[in-house]
Amino acid sequence: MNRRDRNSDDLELFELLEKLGEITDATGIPELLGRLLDIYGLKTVAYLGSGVTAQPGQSPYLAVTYSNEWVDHYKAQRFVDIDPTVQIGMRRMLPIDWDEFDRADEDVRRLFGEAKEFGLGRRGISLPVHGQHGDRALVSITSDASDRDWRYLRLHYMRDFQMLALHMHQAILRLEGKTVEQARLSPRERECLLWVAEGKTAWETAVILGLSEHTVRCYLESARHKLGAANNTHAVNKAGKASLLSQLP
Amino acid sequence: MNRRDRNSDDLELFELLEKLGEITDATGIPELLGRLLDIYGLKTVAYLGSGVTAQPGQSPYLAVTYSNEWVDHYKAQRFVDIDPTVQIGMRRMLPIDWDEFDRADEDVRRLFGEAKEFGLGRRGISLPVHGQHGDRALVSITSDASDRDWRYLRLHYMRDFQMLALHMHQAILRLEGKTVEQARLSPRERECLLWVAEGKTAWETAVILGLSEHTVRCYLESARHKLGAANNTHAVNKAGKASLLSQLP
DNA sequence: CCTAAATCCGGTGTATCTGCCGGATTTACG
DNA sequence: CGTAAATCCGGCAGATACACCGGATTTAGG
Repeated sequence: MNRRDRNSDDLELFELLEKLGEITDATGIPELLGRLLDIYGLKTVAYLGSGVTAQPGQSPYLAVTYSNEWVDHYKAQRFVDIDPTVQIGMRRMLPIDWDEFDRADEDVRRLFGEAKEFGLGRRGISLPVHGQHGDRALVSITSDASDRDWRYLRLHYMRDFQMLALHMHQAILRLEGKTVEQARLSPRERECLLWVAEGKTAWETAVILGLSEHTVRCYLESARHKLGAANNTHAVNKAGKASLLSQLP
Repeated sequence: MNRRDRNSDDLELFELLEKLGEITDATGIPELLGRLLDIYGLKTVAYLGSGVTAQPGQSPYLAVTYSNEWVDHYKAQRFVDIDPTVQIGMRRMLPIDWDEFDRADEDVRRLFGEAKEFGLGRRGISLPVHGQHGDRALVSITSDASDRDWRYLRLHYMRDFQMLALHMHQAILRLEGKTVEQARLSPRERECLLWVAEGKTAWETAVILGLSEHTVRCYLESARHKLGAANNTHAVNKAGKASLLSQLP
């Protein structure tokens, strides 16, 4: 990829973002990913989403430009258990360069070695994305660019990738119909649930808030009803994912 | 701000990011924010963090270039309850332009009117940030640029702001010593906790996983111990914030 | 003015959780 | 070859949650 100046063909990024915002069908995703490869001169790009679908015990969402062979091989070898992009990338906030991984590790070397044979680039970056409701994703790109070009890409286009990752995740969420109908809790309900979430009993919460234990139970009950939760634990989980437990109104 | 090309003075962004990564003292933040204003020709910048400190029932973290008068006035008027940047911005994933807010709303008009008197720019964007542990932040910038310049800024520098917001949040987290010692749950423990979080009882979870109810209770107990949780609800909350409930290992 | 919602309080019976006692095999690691 | 951790199972007593019953005042909005 050649160096470009900011005003000329940023248009391609904007075009991608726009398409991501308008996409209505999952079948359009591969095309978009391919377009992304072209624009930035990448070898592969992969989206791995977790918690983007409605059901709880669900396999992760995958959208990649990898060959099917690599995906199958990856699954068969249970690479996810040792893949540092997943193990480390999913647990941090900022992007990570694959060079930072421990190449001394036998398994890791094998993984990246085989990955190369299956068509992944030598260099790679993974960008974590965090959604509002506990959903998260990892967008990984690879490239076979020269050291010089790679450094340039990393430096000047990281923000593009960051933005693309964010919008990609948003698009997937929209496609998966992950729309959370925000139940509105009253301040007291929220407050009670907040302390219960901290492990307090109804009695302890009552002491903390200066209420009767019974009143606390009532608030918890109505909070459960509003959230459609089976019990306090469920309610805390739902409210937490909907970020209703932040002290901000 | 003048148009710049990508290779010349992106250096200023990189310098900012580097400083953010190295900052060790909260007193250095105002200077960094000031530098940010200079670089992008902005009027104000504000960081509002939620869940960045250890305690649960805590007031939000604030780092702004606003005048103290505006902050005091804002608090006194309880603007946070009607401020759409907070009410809406904190509940979404993608950045939002202040132009998108409902100017027909009496309260909103009053808020932005007074904001202007206190030195905020006419235009504004708020960028939500989501951390790994339920922590979140809102980085808001304002400007008095001309329509043309504002459009240009929004289009071409949104990604810079996005990145800055992310790194700013990361820096604050580091400063606040919000380091979560990741308890490691075994797959079974995680699985049991996952279904309990969905509102299932121990018995139901046992049926789902094909275990005895007692075994499920044992896993939950050890999960509670590992997480230092007082009960299942607390454990679900802690594990959720530490994103240990994603099905990925 | 009326209605809805939020704020409060009490009791009861049953279901569930929690902690703590005991046991077992398999696997991985040094 | 031990050791630790993960995977499983059973029982019991007391604490807690949960659902359902009843009541109240205050406040905001149509």
